[in-house]
Amino acid sequence: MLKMSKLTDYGTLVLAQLAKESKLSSAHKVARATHLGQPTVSKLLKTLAHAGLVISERGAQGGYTLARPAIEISAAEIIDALEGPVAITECSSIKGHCDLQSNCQVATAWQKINFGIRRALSEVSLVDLQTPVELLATPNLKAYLASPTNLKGQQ
Amino acid sequence: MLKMSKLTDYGTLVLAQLAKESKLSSAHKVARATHLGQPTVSKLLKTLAHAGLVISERGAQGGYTLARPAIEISAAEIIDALEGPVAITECSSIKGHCDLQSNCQVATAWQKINFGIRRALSEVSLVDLQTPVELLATPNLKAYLASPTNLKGQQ
DNA sequence: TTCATATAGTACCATTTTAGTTCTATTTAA
DNA sequence: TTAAATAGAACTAAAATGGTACTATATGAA
Ligand code: SF4
Ligand code: SF4
Repeated sequence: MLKMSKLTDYGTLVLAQLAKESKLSSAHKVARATHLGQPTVSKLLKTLAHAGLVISERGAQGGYTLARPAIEISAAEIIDALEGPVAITECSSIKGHCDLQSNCQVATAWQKINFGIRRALSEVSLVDLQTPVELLATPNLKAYLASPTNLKGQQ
Repeated sequence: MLKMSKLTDYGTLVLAQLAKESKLSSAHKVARATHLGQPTVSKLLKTLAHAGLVISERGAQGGYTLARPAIEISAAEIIDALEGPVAITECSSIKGHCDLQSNCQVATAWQKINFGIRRALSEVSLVDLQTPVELLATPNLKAYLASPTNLKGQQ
């Protein structure tokens, strides 16, 4: 599986929709365009606003807009905002703790693989997400495995 | 998060342990070496046997051994066996279905990203995963700070 | 002023997923 | 015959997830 949560996925949809608008767009409007539920879109936009990826304007005629140009928002940042830092294993996150680590043969390798994936995702922008052309060269995870550096908590 | 399940993670530990043994190893023995619970290890080995990654021998003096050399077992296969094919979004999996897909701007991009990750994981072998514990050094903060992929504001 | 529109923040809940255990049946070496 | 071991299924508690609901607050316009 290695799946991201549905809400994170939907968050990218919401952001991609905002990227298509030049001015403020309400949650209701975004919901209609994306075919998502309005309460769900609201919840996502609140979280994204809190993370600083979108800017909100309250009151009548209020709404949301991207805080930065779409080219400057990465997939990794979106995931960070909506479900926390990429961490394929517990010990790949700086907050994570695993009792087995002192005895674990595979921890370092997974941490490096995690870094490779994280880095690849940081090089994908919101523009790339909504423009499905050639993108994302295959991450060379072997190169990361060869590195002597322990990259736990690289976020 | 983008995390794999704990059981999949543990599965790599179990396989790494088997790779260190030349002959049959019982679930109990693997559990002792990995510090995992014996019933959990048994469950994992049953699944791995079903997937064809390990071979089992029943009866007294029975146990498990890798079905192939460790170099020929990939991380992607291990994930496939224990939690199904890598699928970061619902629509990235052949079996998956998402009602939004006909209207979704980001589906194609995520599918390609999924393919890139999957492919990268298929190039990592069980041998690559087996990193000596001694390499678990203090986090190298200098390397982190010097990294061109320095990511802002994460915990 | 008053009101409709809109976000902010929190709490809640049903469902699903996950991690782990338990139990019975079967196989095999000694 | 028996102890050691896997096979397979069912079960359960806990956690995560997806979605909803509710109150409070802000703002533009009639
Ligand atoms: S230490 Fe080993 S078992 Fe624990 S989270 Fe890391 S990789 Fe998984
Ligand atoms: S179609 Fe869009 S919303 Fe549905 S799973 Fe794929 S990326 Fe996610």
